[in-house]
Amino acid sequence: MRSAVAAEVAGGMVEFYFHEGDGFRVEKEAFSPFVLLSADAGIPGDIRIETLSGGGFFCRMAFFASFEEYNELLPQLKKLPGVMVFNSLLQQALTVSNCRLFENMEFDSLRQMQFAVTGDGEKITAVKIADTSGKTEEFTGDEAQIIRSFSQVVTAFDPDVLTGFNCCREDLPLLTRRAKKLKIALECGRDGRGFTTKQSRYSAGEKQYSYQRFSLAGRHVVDLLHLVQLYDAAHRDLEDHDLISLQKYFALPGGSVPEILRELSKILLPAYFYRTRSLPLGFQESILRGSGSALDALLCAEYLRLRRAIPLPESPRPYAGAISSMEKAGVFHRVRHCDVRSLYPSLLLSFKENPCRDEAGIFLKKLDELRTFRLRAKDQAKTLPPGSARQQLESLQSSFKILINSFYGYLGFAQGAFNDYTLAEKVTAAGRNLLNKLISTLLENNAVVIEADTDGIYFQIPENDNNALDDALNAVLPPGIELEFDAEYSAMYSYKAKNYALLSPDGTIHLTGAALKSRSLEGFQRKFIFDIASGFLHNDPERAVRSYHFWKNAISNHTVALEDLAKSEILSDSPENYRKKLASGKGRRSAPYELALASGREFKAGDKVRFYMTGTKAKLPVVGNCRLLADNQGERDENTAWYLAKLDEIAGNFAVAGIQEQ
DNA sequence: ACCTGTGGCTGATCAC
DNA sequence: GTGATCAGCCAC
Repeated sequence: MRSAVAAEVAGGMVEFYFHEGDGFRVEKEAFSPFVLLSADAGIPGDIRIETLSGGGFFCRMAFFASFEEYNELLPQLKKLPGVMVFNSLLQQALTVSNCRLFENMEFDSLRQMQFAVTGDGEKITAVKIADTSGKTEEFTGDEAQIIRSFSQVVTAFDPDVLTGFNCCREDLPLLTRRAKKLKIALECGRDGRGFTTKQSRYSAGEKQYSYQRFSLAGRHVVDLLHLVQLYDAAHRDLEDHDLISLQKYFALPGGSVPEILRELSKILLPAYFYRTRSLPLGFQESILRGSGSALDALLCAEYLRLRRAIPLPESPRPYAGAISSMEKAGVFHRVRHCDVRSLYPSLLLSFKENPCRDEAGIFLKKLDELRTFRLRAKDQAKTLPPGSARQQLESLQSSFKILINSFYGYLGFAQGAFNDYTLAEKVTAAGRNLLNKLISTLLENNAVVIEADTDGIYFQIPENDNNALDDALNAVLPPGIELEFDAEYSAMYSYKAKNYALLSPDGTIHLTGAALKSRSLEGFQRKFIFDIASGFLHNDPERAVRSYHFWKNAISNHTVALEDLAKSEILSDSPENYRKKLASGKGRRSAPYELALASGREFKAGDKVRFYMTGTKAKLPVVGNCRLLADNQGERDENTAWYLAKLDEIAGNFAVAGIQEQ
């Protein structure tokens, strides 16, 4: 069965790349770029119009006879009302061809090569590679020879994917710059050409990153740093984004940088690989597009396959979300947790209601399809022995889980052609209703409800618990919706809504919530808070008091590491933009940006700034009284009074016994 | 050129 | 001082 590993739009054609032996072959198909038009939109150019059925706003498809004309007219087309453009030509080509990358392929048949380029600030001094055949190599010595060797080794192994770490910012700019300078052709694309670049942006969580997108014909260039940022936005568990922290966090075996990247790829890449099989997008696009726009691409492709008109999104409006409530604060023992299994997707399916402008009923059909497919993969994985086949099915099912969960979010997505705020609101209302019923049922059965959020509840059960509670809860659940009791904890410290600490029977402590574990907190503060929580959970209040005195001494005597006093913040904007905003009267002053601007070093959006407070008074504005950690040369100019005051404040917030009196 | 949603806590700035 | 407001980070 044919399974394209890459596709490129070039010279009036779309080229599909397939594995053939150890190399590849290309199949070309004719392709005309298109835009969508409303009934009364008129556009210039040599176009062929196809009419789309149904009541959607964009009811005509206009195909261009030539790429040149399409590219030339594009800027003005985008400005015209009644014109919709899929910016990515590859998305257009896959949409009309109905072919998807990696279709029928498994992750372990993907040919990958990891690389790392080392420089001395000016020249390249080494390039290391590793690939999925197990080979590793290192090129050193003459710079020109290093570059040629890299190009040759890529062409020889012929990878589908080239993977680096922070390579869009460091390795590839250096490599292409030096190759150009030395006039060496880096012809390692499958078309015999070199890298092309484009300035681009993407977002992970609430942060937006700008990056230079590198492409190579017939291959995919993947920067694992992007995947790490995406992983972190979802898990919020990483200490840092450097390779050393990642090696520790993911328990990766040691080795050269490319070897470490090879292991990291095995963990982070499969989810996106399997997602790409369902989407009309390239691999890189599928990785860097958010779930809303990915789902939009999928739904629009289904509509265009049926030659149906595509609706306009409705304008966004605020709507109520989920329940989040802390019922009880303090320490509780023998705490259980239950949650409703995939609450929002289950509710959507139980409504049997498509978004209002989805005349063809694609939304629920796709949701149901993906869910059935996922559950089958999940069940099948259970029957397999541990190993790569099982792992691949696990990756597939977990990547589908993410896609399935984004269906609800899509309803509230401002740019989604099939968004539907009324339906989104209906989902959250039903979710609130169900959770409230579960809470009252628990209370009626003498349970102590501690905290509830969206689809899950932490509670204590009465000593003489029997099956009556289970039965009562099950009676509340609508058909098709299941409740899962997934864990029991020795103790729980409930602080505020969405903020609590859990002690597992095996002794591990898990903190949840921004107030307890935010990485923007100073190190000493996080450690102190952990000790406080740990003291509560172990019924050992002295632990918090000891920690308090430890930090009080360390701060007073200047023996505390400055790293533990520093705050860190990731710049969401470039310092330059910040300055412009301030100058135009918008925005407010912010210490990390001021420090970044004053440092003379180059900071970009997405960079982390670490800084600590200076001065002598406990109450000071932060701006003007702080310093970059990187600027410290070992001198002790931290603001001791400030940090001591902060320590007392935390002790007060968490009501650490016996501190306030002192 | 890009963007899935709402809810919640904290610490900072700034106008009053 | 105090409240409004925002940015950042996090839960689900």
